[in-house]
Amino acid sequence: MSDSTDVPWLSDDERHAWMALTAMLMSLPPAIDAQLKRDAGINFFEYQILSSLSDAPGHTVRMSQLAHLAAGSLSRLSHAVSRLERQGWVQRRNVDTTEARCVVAVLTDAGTAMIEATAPGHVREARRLVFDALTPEQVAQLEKIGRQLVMSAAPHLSNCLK
Amino acid sequence: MSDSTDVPWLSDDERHAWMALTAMLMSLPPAIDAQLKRDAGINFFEYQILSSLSDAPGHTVRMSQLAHLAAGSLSRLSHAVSRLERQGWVQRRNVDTTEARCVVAVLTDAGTAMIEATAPGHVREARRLVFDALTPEQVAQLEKIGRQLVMSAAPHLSNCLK
DNA sequence: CCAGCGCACTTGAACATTCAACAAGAAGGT
DNA sequence: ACCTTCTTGTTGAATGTTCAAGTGCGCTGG
Repeated sequence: MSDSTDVPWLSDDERHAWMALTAMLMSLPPAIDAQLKRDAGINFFEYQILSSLSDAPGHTVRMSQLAHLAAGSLSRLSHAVSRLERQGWVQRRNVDTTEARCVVAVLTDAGTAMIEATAPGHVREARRLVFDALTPEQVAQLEKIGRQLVMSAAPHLSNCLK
Repeated sequence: MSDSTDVPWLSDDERHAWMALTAMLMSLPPAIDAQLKRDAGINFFEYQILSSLSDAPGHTVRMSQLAHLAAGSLSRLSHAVSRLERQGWVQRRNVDTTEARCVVAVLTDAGTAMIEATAPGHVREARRLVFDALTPEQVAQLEKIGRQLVMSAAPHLSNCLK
């Protein structure tokens, strides 16, 4: 009845850490989005789609794989790719092999130009928001902590971190 | 031309840390939301509103202050409070003092019951997702890192961490 | 006193995300 | 061959968030 899963209250240290964590979860994504929205008219999720495509051989990735890489649901991805397609940055194609139900997304030349123009500003913002604010030691700690939390919150994503 | 703000690329260590961080930013909020949605029909933002109200003297907080505590825009808060009002958990009131333009939100009895019923499950999930996955030392590191990142991404919020 | 400005908050429309339903190809058993 | 079931992906409606006005109070300078 009073085993460990039934004694839920947090210690002071834990409460303070929880507050810092949640504040970070609420403030960092909007900050990242703001720069991308302002400078490139896309959000972070769309950036990750374009970026994953641009890293892939042939600038081509299957939808289901792309959903993993961008860490979103297939439905969310499908809507987002539709938006990117409307801008001319991505194209959907049916693979001509045996697997007829598979769809791949391909980065267009315009999309390549777009992501290459956008990346430096995004990286600069990442540096400003995160790396300028932390010591190298903290960066290492953050990576470890991040991996472990992803493992507990979304195990299926942790392979993408490699 | 090549001063430090113009050399934007990340080192390998930084890139790995960035990937772990973003994966965490994308996976933790949905995991927290999922539990609250399933067990209480609210999202994390609404939980924080109710929880902040329940911690406040008189179960009463001004809208603008509440927006800070819940780490959202005033507009987002206003919409969210409208939803909570529709459920009977919160009431808006004009303060009867001199400041006629100020609005406060008050937690109702139903709202109090609701948040008290919901808190244990939420805390249990916080423990499962975060504290069970980290050492006490990492929890301390996370708090420090979180504070510093909030400071750089949303300075106006860092006072709420105290 | 009143004109102008800023603050606190609300509102509605545009936009993004989730959710549940659907379509259609593959795979496996009978 | 046929039925079932799983996987892959799309779609539209419901929900939530952002963005750009808009309202109304209070303050300050002329």
